[in-house]
Amino acid sequence: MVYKDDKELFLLGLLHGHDSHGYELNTLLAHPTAPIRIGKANAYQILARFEDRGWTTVTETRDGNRPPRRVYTLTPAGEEAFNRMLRSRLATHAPTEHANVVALNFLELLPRAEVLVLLTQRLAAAQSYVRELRLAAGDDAGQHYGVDYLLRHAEFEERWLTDLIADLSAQAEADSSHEAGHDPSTLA
Amino acid sequence: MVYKDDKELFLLGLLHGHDSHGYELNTLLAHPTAPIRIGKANAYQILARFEDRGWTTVTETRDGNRPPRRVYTLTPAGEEAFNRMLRSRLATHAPTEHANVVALNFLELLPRAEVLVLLTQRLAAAQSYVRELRLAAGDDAGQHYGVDYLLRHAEFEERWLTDLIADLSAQAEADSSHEAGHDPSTLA
DNA sequence: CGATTCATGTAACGGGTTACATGATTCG
DNA sequence: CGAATCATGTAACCCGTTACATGAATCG
Repeated sequence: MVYKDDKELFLLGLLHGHDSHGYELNTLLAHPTAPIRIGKANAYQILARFEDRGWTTVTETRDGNRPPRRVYTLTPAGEEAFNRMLRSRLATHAPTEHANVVALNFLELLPRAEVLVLLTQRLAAAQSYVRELRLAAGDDAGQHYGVDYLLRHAEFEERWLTDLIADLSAQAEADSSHEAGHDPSTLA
Repeated sequence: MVYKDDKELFLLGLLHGHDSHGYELNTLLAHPTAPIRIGKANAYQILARFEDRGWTTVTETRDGNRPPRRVYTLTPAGEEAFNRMLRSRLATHAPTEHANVVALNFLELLPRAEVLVLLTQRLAAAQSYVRELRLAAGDDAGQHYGVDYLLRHAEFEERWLTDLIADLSAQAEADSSHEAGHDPSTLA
């Protein structure tokens, strides 16, 4: 579960030092290196909450005659809230949930050969994810420790999967020695 | 986000090959090696859904005169659904959300010394989590690949944090060479 | 004898997503 | 000129959690 507080912390952090409006924030949230996902509608709701709490002030600006932007600026109260949350979340380790892992607990229940096909597909997806992250992280060029974590984690996942596939393949080959095909003459 | 489907897959998997009732399933879900968390009330709701869809049949049993148990058994339709979901989730790589990482992107905004204190607290929590997992994984003794992943991941997180702290400490020491205390005579 | 365990649920609430609504502008 | 981009929102719905309700049995 990603908690409400983490979403607020993330948005406050994006606003810290760079005043911004909902639309721009949503493009940042859509960036591949975002550690958590926050939906568009949700972001607007959270920003409205900030306003209600007095954590931000709003300045309307127009660029030409494009739709007006509502630019959010952190108030001292907002900065305080940000610092408080940041300290608390820096000191805390919340065990992650691993939706990806659920299926791995049950892979013994499917034929080995099929599992290998499926995991190979998964590995391809994991690898292209790593590639995407590397590209996107190049933009930031290692300024943020969080981005480094994301990349390392993605690489870890890729390595683990590769090892798993190798392990299962080895077992499959060992098995194939005493399973010499579907020759009908050997039935009884 | 952990999707509804992952929760269903997990519960179906627990029911596969071992008929069980809500209360027992909830104890399994509370085990530290559970890859995702499913609340008690939610588990009962999902099990009710399974019944509605014809994925399970229910047998009421009483042990002495304890409260009667509603024991769920997968129907062929239930097994089919399980296999379908299992195949799909084995082949898919869904990028994980990292709520833990959000704060790490902003750690430059706090004084270095304080950050080191906070991260040291976090590291302690991460380490005790690893210990807890190792103990709990001993029960299963490496039968499930998912449990292996969980442990490796926890260790990875611990290592990464240790490295981060070392890195920041090194920087702090380098900084302290040209910041020789709060001597008031050096103000102007 | 009071607290915890066994055992199943429901109702209310909160939070987030999907889909919809609006409207000017710029790009192909 | 049609599609995508810029820009902000709302309403309905879905999902999940919290808290509550019930009641026998066992443990300390």
